[in-house]
Amino acid sequence: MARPREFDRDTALQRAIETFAAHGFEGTSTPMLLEAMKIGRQSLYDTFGDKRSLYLEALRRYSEESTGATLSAMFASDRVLQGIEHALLGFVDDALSGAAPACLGIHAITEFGTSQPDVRAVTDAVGHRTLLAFESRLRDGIERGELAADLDASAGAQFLLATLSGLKVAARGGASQAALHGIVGVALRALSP
Amino acid sequence: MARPREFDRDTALQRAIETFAAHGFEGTSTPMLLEAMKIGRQSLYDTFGDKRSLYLEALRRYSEESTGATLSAMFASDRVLQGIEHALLGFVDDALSGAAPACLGIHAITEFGTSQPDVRAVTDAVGHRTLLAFESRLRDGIERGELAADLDASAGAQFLLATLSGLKVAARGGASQAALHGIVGVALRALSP
DNA sequence: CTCTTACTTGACCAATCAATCCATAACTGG
DNA sequence: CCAGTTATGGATTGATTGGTCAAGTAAGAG
Repeated sequence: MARPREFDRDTALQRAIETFAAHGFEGTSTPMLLEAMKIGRQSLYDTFGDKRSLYLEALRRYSEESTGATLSAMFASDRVLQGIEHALLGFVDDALSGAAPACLGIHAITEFGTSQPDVRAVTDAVGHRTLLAFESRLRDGIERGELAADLDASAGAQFLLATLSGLKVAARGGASQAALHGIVGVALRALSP
Repeated sequence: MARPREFDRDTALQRAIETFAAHGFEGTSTPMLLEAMKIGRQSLYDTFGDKRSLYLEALRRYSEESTGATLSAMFASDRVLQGIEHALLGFVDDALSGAAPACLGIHAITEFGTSQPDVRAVTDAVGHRTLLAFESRLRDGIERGELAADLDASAGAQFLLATLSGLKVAARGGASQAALHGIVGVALRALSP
């Protein structure tokens, strides 16, 4: 081996995630990335390839962490409805505390839609995974009588994913904590028995 | 007077709206605009100012038309719940038919958040207007017994706006018509008595 | 202690960006 | 028909874009 790199790859990637989430792929220039990541130009290209590769890696990592956090929040609670509430509110609190002010996944969808296969592969995968987890949890809740018996679990899962997206857009647009909590409260009515 | 312009200002603006909605502000270059709008470079700058002015005018006009269509769809039906259903599905059908494949308003929020006052002024205004209309309609429905008596109209309005945003994101991400209709169906459960 | 590896720094590249200038064309009021 | 005015099209601007090249240097391996 030889000279080790002077920066931490993971923290640099984390900073890239924040920058891309805030300004999108097209709105982020390489100088912006260099300043945010606090690394030199050549280090970026050596370590992450080109700008697009870095974006895809950032999107993949963000998606993994974000869905992981959401789903583990949902499964952490014994009561199904409360778990879903925590899953939805988890992002809200992060957004308002400034920890994760914007969602890179939502930004990727609105920026590229379905036009770029490699981006879509990531957004589709995270959507699919989230839907399966939501649906499974909804089925449990229906069986246990904690949720409405006539609820369609598949449609319900899709509804929850859309609600999460709507929450993220609202938060990005400057909605207050009260407004976001109110949204969650009404959304849960759709599932309740 | 003198030489009249050879293009129609409104149709050129409409094409700019589609281009900005598809690629965002940063992702749209002036050559892309010229080709989509089918006008010359100088015509663009003479007629619309610079790129940013054109974007703001496009955003304003899109917002006006889009909220107008949504709200008139809602008020067109006598039954409150059905009106809300039509309002939510109106965009869905437009999106799937390719008439309005993407929402410029959502794109503006995800791209800029609250960082640019002139953009935010537009997104805030359309949000406010939509919320007021939703809330008023929800109150009517509650009074008439068509909606749940214990529903918070203000929170319900915010919920509907978030649901609409979620639908638009889902449609942009490639969701099927069945999935989008399913989302609307579940969402309406939250309002029903 | 030296050799080798590879990270860092800064200069540099062609291409593209948004925007402007200018000459020409086209229309209208007189 | 002419004069005044405005639109159009092409050339061009300086700045910025993403990406590369090359020289210098730090650090582990033998």
